[in-house]
This record gives sequence, structure tokens and C-alpha cells, in this order.
Amino acid sequence: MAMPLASETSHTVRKTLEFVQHHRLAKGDRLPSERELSERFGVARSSVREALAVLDAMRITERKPKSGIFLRNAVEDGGLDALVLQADLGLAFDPQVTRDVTEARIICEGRALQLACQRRSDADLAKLHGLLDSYAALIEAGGNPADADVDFHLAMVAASQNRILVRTLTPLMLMSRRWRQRYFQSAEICRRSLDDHRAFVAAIEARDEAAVATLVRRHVQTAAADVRALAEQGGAPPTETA
Amino acid sequence: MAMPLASETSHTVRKTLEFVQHHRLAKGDRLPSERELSERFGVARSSVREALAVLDAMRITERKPKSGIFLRNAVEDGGLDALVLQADLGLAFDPQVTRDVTEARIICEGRALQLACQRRSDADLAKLHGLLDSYAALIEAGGNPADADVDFHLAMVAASQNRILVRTLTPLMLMSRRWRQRYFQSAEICRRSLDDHRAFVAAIEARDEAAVATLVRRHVQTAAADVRALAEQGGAPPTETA
DNA sequence: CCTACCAATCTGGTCAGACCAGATCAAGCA
DNA sequence: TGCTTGATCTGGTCTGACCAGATTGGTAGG
Repeated sequence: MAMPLASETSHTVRKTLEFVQHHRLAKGDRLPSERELSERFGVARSSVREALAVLDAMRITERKPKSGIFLRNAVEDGGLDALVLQADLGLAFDPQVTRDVTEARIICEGRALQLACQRRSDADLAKLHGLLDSYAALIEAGGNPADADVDFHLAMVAASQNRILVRTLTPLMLMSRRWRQRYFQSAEICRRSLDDHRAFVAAIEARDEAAVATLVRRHVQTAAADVRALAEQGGAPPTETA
Repeated sequence: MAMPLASETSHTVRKTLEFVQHHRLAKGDRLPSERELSERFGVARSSVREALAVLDAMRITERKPKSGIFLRNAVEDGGLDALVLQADLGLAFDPQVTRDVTEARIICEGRALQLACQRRSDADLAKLHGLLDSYAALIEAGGNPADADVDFHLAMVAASQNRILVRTLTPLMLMSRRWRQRYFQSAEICRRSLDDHRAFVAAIEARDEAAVATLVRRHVQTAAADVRALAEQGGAPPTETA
């Protein structure tokens, strides 16, 4: 799951965002016309329009009829989906954003898991145990658990019985998915992650809200720190221009 | 602000969502083909494709090449933007959703405003005072403060210096915007809202985290209760089929 | 009667070109 | 200089076409 983009439309969305970033366009700036973009990107105008419809829906661009296409927000000020898109596309990120994401995750997930302690059903617990097992198996097999990690965290949040919290946390999880894909290449880190997950399930099973709150803070902050360390030693962010 | 939809594309998005709702389509169900939808809606296939691109980006639909269009999620399980869309379109809502939104808002906004107490700058404070004044003036003039209310709350959250929290709360606020538009027709409620806003600013100014937390809980819960009461006395939800 | 295979059909993906009407802007007139 | 006006540009929408893979129904073979 979690790969929203498909073929030419996504290709054009990517190209457009890269164009914006490359040309340092700011809020209110005007983009080239649809016709020029289609020529520049080597796709039909209809494809450009589909991409722009998506960017419009994300409040990144604004198409003023008979006038032009304008940047409504810097990409980083658009909706959360825009940030997920940016992450999926491997575009550069403002470091402040990653710090803010970490903080927001701790707030939302922390409280969500406390609610999960209160409200979890036996079915929720069974599902978590199942996910835990497949998570362990995946790591054992040497796979990259980035996606499974997202699923696991969202399943825990779902035990709060609040679907809106799940939707709220989804983009926050997906945004960090790419970063963690590198991060999880370390077997040591995978093992530690698995241990944390076990602790999470145990705490939710015991309805131990205090333990869960502490776990969330430690788990998310540690992960963020590790990713940051990786980024620094790995040099510049992955702006991989296609 | 906060009116994302424009012309034919939005029209088709709306029609499509209405189709899904009317036909009680569930996750995994298949929609009619693009060609059939275009005929049914009386628009060109290209317009249908733009609308589908948007719905795809919102993870509501999934277009499987050469196969068909499938419902990835019930509308209510899509991204938060999808819910905002649904609210803007005036489509019916599951009551559980409104309860979940309230809870999520209390969690996120409560913590965000505590952070705002710690981190607010003088500029933040000045901006809040400014918004407060125009809010008061708007109510005095008999205008509907629904949009101004959204702006005010987001400005408070922005004082937390965490842009991701702002982005997270934005859809939660926008979603309830419609409900509150009716709610704010009562002068009494407007006055109470203004008093609350004053209290918010005072608490943030005094960096009183405890007061802010209490205020958020009371403010949001009261508003939700009032809206619920309105909905019950007002009869069925506004499913206004165009 | 059931299975296996194949061709007509359907589907999304993409492209090309056309028309409209309002916005824009520069040239030309007053 | 200032204002009008018309050529040009822009997004919005439609029509129609081709491609290649997915689907499916019917037929031939077991």
C-alpha cells in the first residue's frame, strides 16, 4: 500500500513540483502555462491538466481561469498530503518540518494509544499480535519493515476506536516512511524496533497508559534522532533528480 | 478562503461522490467506466479523468489500468481532505465521524495551545489581538463568523511554532466549518464564542497552560453539543441532492 | 459435460487538435 | 500622456482517435 502515484499523471506532478523547487517559486508566483508545461515535460496538455487538478486539490496551485496557474502555497505550506507527496517523490525537506512531524506524531499518537489502552477490543489485540508476528517474521527474513511499521502503528491507533485519529496520523506516518526506509537497513535498528513494538502491545494489553505514553515519546524521538544522524552522515538529502 | 472547488472538475467530483453514496458502493466495489460516467454526468471524458485524478490523490478511488475504477475506501475512510470535500459538498455524515473529529480536535488543539503558551512570540500575540478585534467587529456587524473562527483557531495553533500541527488541524477545522455556519446564526452563541476567544488570548498571553487546556475542552465540546442539538431539531442532515 | 483456448470487446492511459470566452497587454489613436 | 481597441494568450471543455493489457464469452477439443 501507500504508493498513491501512478504513471504519467504522477510523473507530471513530480516534474511540476521539481520545476517549482528548481526555480525557487514562491507563494503567488506564476507557473508557465499549461501548454508550455506540456511541451516542456513532453506530455499532452491533458496529462498536465490531470496533474494540476491534483495539485489544485492539495492547495499547492491555484488555476485562475483565463489568467494563469499560481502557486497558492510553498509546497511545505500545502496540505499534509502535499508533504507526503513530496516525501514519496524524494524531494528535499526543510529540517524544521521533520522536527515538527516528530512533535506532532508524539502528541497525536501518544494520546491515541492512551485511548487505545482504554478502549481496545480483544479483536484489536488479536490483530496487533498478528501484525507483530508478521513483523518479526519480516525482519527475520531480512525484509525492509518500513511499510509494515506504518501498518503496525496505524493498527495501534485504530484500537483507539477513533477513525479520525487514524486519518490524522496516516500522513504523518507516510511522510517519514521514506526516511525510515534507509533507516531500517540496519539490522540492529530493526531489532530495536521489534522490541519496542512488543513493548507497545504488552502495554496496550495491560492497559498501561503511562507506559504507552513513555514508549511513544522514546520510540519516535529515537527514530527521529537516528534518521537525523543518518542524514548528516549520508550527506545532502535525497533530491534524486530524475 | 477554504473553497477548494472550481467549475466542471469539482462538479464531476461531486457527482461522482454522490453516485458512490447513492449506490451505496463499498470498499472494493467497481465504479462505471470513465466513458459511462462521462455520458451519465454529461461531461467529456477528460473532465471525468480530472475528477478521478483528484479522487485518486485523495485515496478514495483507485484506477486499475485496463481494468476499471474501484473504490479504495468508503468516502469516510479516505484522507481527511476527502472528508473536508464531503463536508463542503454538503453530503451526509456518519455521526461517529463528528464525535471523532471533536475528540481529535481536543487532543491536537489542546496540546498545540499549550505549546503556544510556551513559545508564542510577541508578534503572535499581536496577530491574535488583531484577529480578536476583527472577530468582535464582525459579530457586531451581524456577519457569520464561521470562517473567521477557523482563522482564529489556526492562528492560535500557529503560535505553537509547529507548522505541521497547523496543517493537521486545518482539515479538522474546515470539516466542521459547514456545521458551524448554521450554528453561528444564533447571536447568543456568537457572543459566547467571542468570550471564549478572549479567554483564549488572555491565557496564551499569560502563558497559562492549564487554563488553555480546560478552555479547549470546554469550547470544542460545547460547540459539538450545540451542533448536535441543532442537527436533531433540524431533522435529517443536509443531503441536498443537486 | 467440462475444460482449455482464443478472439472480440472493454478499459484505462495518452495524445492531438479544436473552439470558447474572458484576461492581458501592447500598439495606435485622440 | 492617456485611453481605447484588437491581437494574443490562458484556462476550460469537448471530440475523437490509438494503444495495449484485462476481461469475457463462445467455441473447439477432450
